[in-house]
Amino acid sequence: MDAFQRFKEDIEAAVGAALRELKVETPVVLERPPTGMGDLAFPCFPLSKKLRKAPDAVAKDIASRIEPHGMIEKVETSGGYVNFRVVFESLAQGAVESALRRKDRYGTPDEGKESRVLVEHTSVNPTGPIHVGRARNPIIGDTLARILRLAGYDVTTEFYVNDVGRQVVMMTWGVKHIALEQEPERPKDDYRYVLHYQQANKKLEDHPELEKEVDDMLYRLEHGDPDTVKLTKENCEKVLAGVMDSLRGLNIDVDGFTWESRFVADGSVDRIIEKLKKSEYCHEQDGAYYLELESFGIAGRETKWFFTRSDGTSVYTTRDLAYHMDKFTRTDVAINILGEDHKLAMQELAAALTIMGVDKKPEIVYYAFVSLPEGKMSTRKGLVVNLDDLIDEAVDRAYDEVRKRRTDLSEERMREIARIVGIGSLRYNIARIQAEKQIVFKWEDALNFEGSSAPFVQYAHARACSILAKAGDWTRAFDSNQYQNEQEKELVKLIAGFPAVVADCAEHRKTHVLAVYMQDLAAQFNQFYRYVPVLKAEGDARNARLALVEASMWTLRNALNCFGIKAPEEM
RNA sequence: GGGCGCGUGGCCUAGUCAGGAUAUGGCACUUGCCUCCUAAGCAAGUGGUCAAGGGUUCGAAUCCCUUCGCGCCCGCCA
Repeated sequence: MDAFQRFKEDIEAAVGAALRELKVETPVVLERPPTGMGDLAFPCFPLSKKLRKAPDAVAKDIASRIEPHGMIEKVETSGGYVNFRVVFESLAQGAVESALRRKDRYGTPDEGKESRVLVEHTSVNPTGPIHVGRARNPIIGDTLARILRLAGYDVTTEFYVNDVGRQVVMMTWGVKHIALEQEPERPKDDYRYVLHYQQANKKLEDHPELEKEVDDMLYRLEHGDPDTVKLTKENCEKVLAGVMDSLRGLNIDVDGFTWESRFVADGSVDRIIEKLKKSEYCHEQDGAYYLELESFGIAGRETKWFFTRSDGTSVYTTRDLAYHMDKFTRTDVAINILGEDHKLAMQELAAALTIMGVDKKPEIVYYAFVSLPEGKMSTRKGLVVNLDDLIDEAVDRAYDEVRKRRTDLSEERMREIARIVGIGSLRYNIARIQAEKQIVFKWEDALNFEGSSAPFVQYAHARACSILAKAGDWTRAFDSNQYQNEQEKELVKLIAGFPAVVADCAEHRKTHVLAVYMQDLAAQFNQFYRYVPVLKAEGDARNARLALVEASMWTLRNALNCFGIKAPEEM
């Protein structure tokens, strides 16, 4: 168990015992007091009423029953709070040693979690390149998966490929029947095929009589015509390869792909349809079947959820239902990263799972859309920023910054650092914001390299590496009594808090909380760097400070790694 | 019409789940700091009716109600 957790549990036990003596029952909720008032606090206001005593008197009463022991150095009261001070030397010894020993696993609990977690993210339609609006999904998904891994879960990531439905047929029809008159923006299949897709849409608008050809193709696809299935899948694969290529540019990959068509082909969709038809919620209208979901909390003009069309074929969410039932045979926890436009569909899916007798439900992380200052991103209106363009721009801007600062590096090294900094900057600027908040994409925010940004953290890491590189030989055994000034102590406390932050983010499926922590840690390291000499210190103090620098380095690096951001040793 | 989410200094943002001590950081702006481990840094300053109103409470950015603004959704599309 990490040192800070021991401190917390010591307090919880002591306060719990005191409360039993006072014959009151209340959960022991601790909070962080303002600086200078201890390390954890127990507010007594809720107890004030129960005991009919002033909060401060309650606090004094509780404090009088607790003797410093274990990780508790001091118990004080102030204005209705019982404030606890940690035994700093124990905390420091425990946390810094742990970071030096666990290295890139610092932040992981000693005992791993048993549960398997499947994070489904991205899952964009394979009909064209990925744009910035949609890129929020892989960034949140990949970051969350990395946090969960560090928190000790057995994590798999997956991309669900929508290779069924009208859009992919439209694209395939376009590839087959339309010759491109313009060059794609980039020599990549996702850019090439999206032109076929767009032109197919246009052609059908102008020539509605061709609609039947597309309908026929859709029919053949849904009824498993081998040639159509093969052709469609090949096209999707090509576009998908282009999309994944873009994502790898952001240091994002997935462990596997699941193709939607699989659930049509293997009969699982049909079995689900047959079972749903027998449900008491099922009704039929013009040959199409739906569930009446009003009793499942679905509100609005329409509470019917159609799970078949009148020709008997399935709709998207029906196939998604099959996918989720398949998921739950492979995982304990399913987490989906989805745009907020999927909320209703997921409510319907959850209701359908209940009706199917499945007691598990996917957990959904919803994110709001990224828009441009000019308005909503729209491929039709040409109002999009493609992810590839954003990456290129970020790396170019970062390259200019590197050049400005470093004249001693090789061209190759500068390019390498620019890539690390530029991409880190992008990822951080998405992951640092609560998923449910809308983002208006602005170049100056996305390419901000100072203040609250990835380069700020990367810079702190590079500084730590620089010190360690110049340190020569030093012994990893250190004495935590050497940490005497405030900058060192604050830094130690932040490092000690890292495992708890990782656990909290993992538990609540949040990425932005870790972003805030990482920023604080880097800021504190920079203060330490400014005020506390390391290499010029002597003897035990030098040794202890080097240990602290290395612990900082691992913590910064592990936090950056959670965001898929590389930690350069120089920049 | 109904459902869901968001609203915190000029701009971005933490805190909201679990009410509690002086509302967190950043950008921008003003001003200092490189004979000292990388100034992508550090320090100081200006700037707030926590959308508005009401309620609950000893205490509300946080909980409840109403209103306003923005986003998303309410298809036999995906």
